[in-house]
Amino acid sequence: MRWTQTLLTTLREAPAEAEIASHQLLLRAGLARKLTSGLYTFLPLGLRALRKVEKIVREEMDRAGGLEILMPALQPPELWERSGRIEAAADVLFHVKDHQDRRWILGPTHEEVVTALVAGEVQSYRQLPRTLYQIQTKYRDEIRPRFGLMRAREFIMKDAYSFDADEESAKKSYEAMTQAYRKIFERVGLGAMQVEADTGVMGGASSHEFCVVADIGEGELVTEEGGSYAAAIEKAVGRPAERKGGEGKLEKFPTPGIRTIVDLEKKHGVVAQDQIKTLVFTNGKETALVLVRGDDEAQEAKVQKVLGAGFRVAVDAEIKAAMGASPGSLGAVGSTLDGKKLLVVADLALKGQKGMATGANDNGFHFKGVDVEKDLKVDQWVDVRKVRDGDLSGGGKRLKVSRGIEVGHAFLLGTKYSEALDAKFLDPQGKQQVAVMGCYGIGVTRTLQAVIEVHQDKDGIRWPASVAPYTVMLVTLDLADPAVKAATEAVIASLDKAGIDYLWDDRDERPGVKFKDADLLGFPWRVTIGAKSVAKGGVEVKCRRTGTMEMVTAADLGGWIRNKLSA
RNA sequence: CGGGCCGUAGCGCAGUCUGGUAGCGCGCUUCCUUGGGGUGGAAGAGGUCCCGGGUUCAAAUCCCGGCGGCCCGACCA
Repeated sequence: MRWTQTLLTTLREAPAEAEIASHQLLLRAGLARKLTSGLYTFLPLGLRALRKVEKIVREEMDRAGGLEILMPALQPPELWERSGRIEAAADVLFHVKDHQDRRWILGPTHEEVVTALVAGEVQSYRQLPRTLYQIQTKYRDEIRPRFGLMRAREFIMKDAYSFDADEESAKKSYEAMTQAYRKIFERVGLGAMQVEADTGVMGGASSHEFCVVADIGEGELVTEEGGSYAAAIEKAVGRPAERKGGEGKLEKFPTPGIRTIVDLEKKHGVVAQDQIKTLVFTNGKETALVLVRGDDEAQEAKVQKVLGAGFRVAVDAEIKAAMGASPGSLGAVGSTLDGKKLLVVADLALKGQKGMATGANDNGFHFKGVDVEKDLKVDQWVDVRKVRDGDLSGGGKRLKVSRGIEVGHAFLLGTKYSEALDAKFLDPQGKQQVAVMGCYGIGVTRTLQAVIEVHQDKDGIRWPASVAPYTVMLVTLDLADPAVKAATEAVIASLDKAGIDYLWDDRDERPGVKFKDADLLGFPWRVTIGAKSVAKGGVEVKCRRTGTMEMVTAADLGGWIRNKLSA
């Protein structure tokens, strides 16, 4: 392809809206353009890269036994009512109305549709297992679209769904898919980590996220130094550093004006880890207290798992009404909770602790010398704390908290959807059974941007060859020179013969402009043809990744690059 | 939804405080120049100053109300 015949405009400066490197490069390198927040048009160059990612995804899905299908993006709400998710997923659903005022849903994911499909198609255990997948545009009414393609209202997802006759078999399908995922991310040049994850609104038995470690990542993940444990922060379990607290007698003491953990530490010398943080959660009807150590944070996903999905942090007015005191003076000392209908959940790190301090449910007063097990009214002991950097793992190793981009997610779903949508079959005994499901997503467009985020430097993108829009940037200088023209023709013939794709920068621009743009676009190899190189009897090949340069004869170029690609 | 910043040419921005001619750089068009890391010059094209209302002789600028964008948090591929 000739530059002068495609639609490609590079930007010297990044649009102000783009904050992170990959988003800026996406726009600067002419890969995509924004229509409006969270909606992007792929330009020819960006689409080529996207197609290459899709091709790799397809190849690995097929290799793992996946069957490609294509489902409608438009879905009837009745299906979502049957699965119960019309409520649970309400905030991400886009609704549209047709000419008769009937409502439709723009699919954010396809568990309902695919399960309904399988319910109709699969009648016998002989037809199982099956894994169906598609690569398709999804719609989610994101609270906050962000970072270009990272979190968009409309994005391309590869979603796969496995259907098995039993748990055992479902685990095998799950393993096959996660293995394919590892292969896919490796092939596109991403060192994605597989981490244990929370199942969230999807439901189900177990789940793994695939994360690319990056500072701009929106999620947090926990890894064990020198060990194999890896989990998403919502799910991760760790042990905080041992507390050196002493004992003491339960005693109420005045703490006028103290509202925070930090205040109590500063003004009364009670260090944060000797305090009990009392958080109030509500679902509008019921209220619950969540207790964590003063230096810990509650992990909301864990809290919701214990209390139920509808629970959220209560606002001040709700707290006052339920507790009779304001935030900063709350506590769960049994005697102060009389007559209050509250479920009290305490974090495991508090178990057995003595000599702690907590609010007295009386503004301006706290208790000290609290023996957690004796003095507090605790209904449930569970892990609800958020892991912190430096915590210890079960095996006693140090835990590290990093940021990550979630590029893929796998769920072992069980029978939640197959039961709701009647995906049943007859087993060898002629008995009716419910299919066991798994679902697996890869954010294809997000993956593309993650590749850019990971593979870039100050000059631009450094595409891995597997997904680069073109393998070669052919830069012709001295366009009018007949020898250069002949060499260019020879190079093109050689590349064509070797089946290597290239973009020919045939613009009448100065060398500096072309070199800068070649670096910005970042294809794996830049081939420069000018009077100088021709005089030396060849063309100059520069590797974008390493910066090394070599002279290669025009006729040999295709074979030379083919060689490098397979090396 | 809460908190912060911002809407002026395709992009990056100044001008707004202190009301009066709409500007700069990049990009774009034409010509000359230059020719291995964003050459230099000349002449041009391009604007509902986010929208609506108000104040005023006069509004990009002041006031009121909307809308939109970006960032931080809860949610997710």
